[in-house]
Amino acid sequence: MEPSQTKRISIRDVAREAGVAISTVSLVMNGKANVAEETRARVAGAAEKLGYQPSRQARRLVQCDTGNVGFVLREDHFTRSEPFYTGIFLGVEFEARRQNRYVLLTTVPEVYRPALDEPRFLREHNVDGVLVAGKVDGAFLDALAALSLPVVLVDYSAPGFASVEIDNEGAGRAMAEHFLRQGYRRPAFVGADPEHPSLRARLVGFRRGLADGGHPLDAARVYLSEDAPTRATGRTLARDVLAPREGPDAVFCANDALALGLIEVARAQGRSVPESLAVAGFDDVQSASESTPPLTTVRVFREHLGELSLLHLSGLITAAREARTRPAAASAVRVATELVVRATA
Amino acid sequence: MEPSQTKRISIRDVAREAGVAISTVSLVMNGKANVAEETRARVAGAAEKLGYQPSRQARRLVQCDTGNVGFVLREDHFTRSEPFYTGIFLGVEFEARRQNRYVLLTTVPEVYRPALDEPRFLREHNVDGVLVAGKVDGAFLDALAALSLPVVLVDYSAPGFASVEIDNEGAGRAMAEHFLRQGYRRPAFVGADPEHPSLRARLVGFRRGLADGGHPLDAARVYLSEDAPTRATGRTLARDVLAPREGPDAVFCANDALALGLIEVARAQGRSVPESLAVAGFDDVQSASESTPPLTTVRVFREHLGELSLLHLSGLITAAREARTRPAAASAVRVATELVVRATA
DNA sequence: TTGACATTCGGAAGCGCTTCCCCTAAGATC
DNA sequence: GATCTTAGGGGAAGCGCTTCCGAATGTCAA
Repeated sequence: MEPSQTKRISIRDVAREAGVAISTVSLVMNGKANVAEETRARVAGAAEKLGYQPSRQARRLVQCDTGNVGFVLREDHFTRSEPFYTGIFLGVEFEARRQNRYVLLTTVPEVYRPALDEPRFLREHNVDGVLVAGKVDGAFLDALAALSLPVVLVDYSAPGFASVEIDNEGAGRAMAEHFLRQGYRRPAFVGADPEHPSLRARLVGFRRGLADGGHPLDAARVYLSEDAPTRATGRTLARDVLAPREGPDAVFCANDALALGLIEVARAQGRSVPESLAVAGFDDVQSASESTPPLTTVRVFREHLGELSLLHLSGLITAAREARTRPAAASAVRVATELVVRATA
Repeated sequence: MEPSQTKRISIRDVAREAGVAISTVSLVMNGKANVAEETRARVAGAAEKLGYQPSRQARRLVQCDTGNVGFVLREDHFTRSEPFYTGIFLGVEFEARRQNRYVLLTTVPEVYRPALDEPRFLREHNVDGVLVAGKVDGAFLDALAALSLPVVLVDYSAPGFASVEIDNEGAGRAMAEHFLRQGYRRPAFVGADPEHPSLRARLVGFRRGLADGGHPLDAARVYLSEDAPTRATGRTLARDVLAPREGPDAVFCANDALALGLIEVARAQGRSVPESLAVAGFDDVQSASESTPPLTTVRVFREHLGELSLLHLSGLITAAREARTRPAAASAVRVATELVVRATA
């Protein structure tokens, strides 16, 4: 059996091969100063030749950090039909590769039971920071806050937490302007889960945009459900939207699922889209472009959102290490969106 | 600043608190023998009191393993609309909690470039074993095979690899029996990606079931596409299926996406489902139950599949450690499915 | 009472790495 | 030519843990 198979090769082997001390190998591997070019080359050559890979475990042990970040999202968000958070995760993962970090993905239930549901990596102190994607139970955020660990909320926000969010308000405003340009004069808003700050911000921006355009949003044309913003909820709300004789001529839905549900019912009732009723969504999920007719919506750069989040978190982690204290200001990064005009509005 | 905040508490602190040596604390924490009950209780009490959590890093360093498993899937499988692999991942994650392992999720591109796309955890030797979900590039499997690392393929199979699969053939057979019971006499099969062993096995089982039932599958009624089994492919194949005057009266599609695409076109052409054409899918994705009419399909217990996979992988890991050699036999575990009869067949 | 043998626990090595400290030798300065 | 400076590199401590080995204590038969 070859020795190369038998045992993982360590820094000592490289040192022996290059004829230097292990400390020198360490300096070279980490690109530190105070190594002569000639020595550096020799060590690098030896490492290359032996196929040396520094042990992450050992390195982290002595550095007293983990090199991991946690990525938490609600279980029902993870397994739901549209891969919204999956896209965000992928962006995080890509950025993590650049930073040579590992991402520990885990889910928390919709209602969080403090001790029971605590992610393992928190209990075991196995992350340098945590990314939380989407809305989660407030109890979980409380638990997180008690940990004095860098945390960044992605596509969500809460007092005292740093966050990276979509520019929901700007997008709402852009949609308002689009509606007015298209000549719609009885615009409406369909929303759900009024607790969700993102969805609320879309309404706020939409309302402001309409007002600025000289056609304020009629309060009677704001349809809100207490339920989650799903296709089913869209179907339910459709009844209210379609009922009045002088109903809206264009509806901005807080997300694509709502829009798709609404369109389904509208068409079943013989309303043509967009001629009789224009509908727009938000998120640009896959089925938005595949539906017939394809949905006008707002594109969110999910992977970019993920990348930015990790970048932001890394900043906090470094800051925390340097300052030995948690950064006070809960900064909020806002990511631009893009209006995607297809056939429904 | 309290000392509890300043520094993570280590095995030494517990030893001091309990008035024993650190080796004793270690024995207690790992539930090893040769510790007097009285001492054990004292140590456990001290650990509890101080909130001691053994450092995973340090433990793994000395044990020369990682406690991690890799979970690899193709990027396009991860971000696609239906959370099939997401469900599997969740099952893996649940089982991992039980085993106190971490799961490192990463994606590989559809076409794998050996050095460039190698997952970091492989390059860095940071996993004890690898789970591969779904079909991946053969080049990636080759790279994996060269690593002499325990590997389990989930919902896929390849020569020389252990695998955990759906009982595709059994499910195909069950669907055949269902079709015959329903009185369909001109059954057809719609498939895609003929390279995929799972999809092929569904056809094999379906064909055998029909033959055993006395109504062999007409070769002209097997519609296969070279493309991926997506909704779009289903729409494309629909033309061939619907074209002949004496066409099939019931179609078993290799997955739900194909079935949904087929139904879409069939209904657009005025065919009623299932009266004029019965259609069944496979997977039981979310939109299968939400479609109108709801789709008859085969339910796959995704989370269970994930749990079993990790269980199987753990077995291989232990075996490899004990035997100092890779287990020769590439075992295959088969997981049962459930026929879900809804409205379309 | 004593030797043999468990049982229980402490000491210490060592996992692979980073980093601090110190030594050496060569160049710079007077 | 003597002293100072500095770059380069070696040695060793130590991160938190497991595990081997041996010491101490207790138990029991002879």
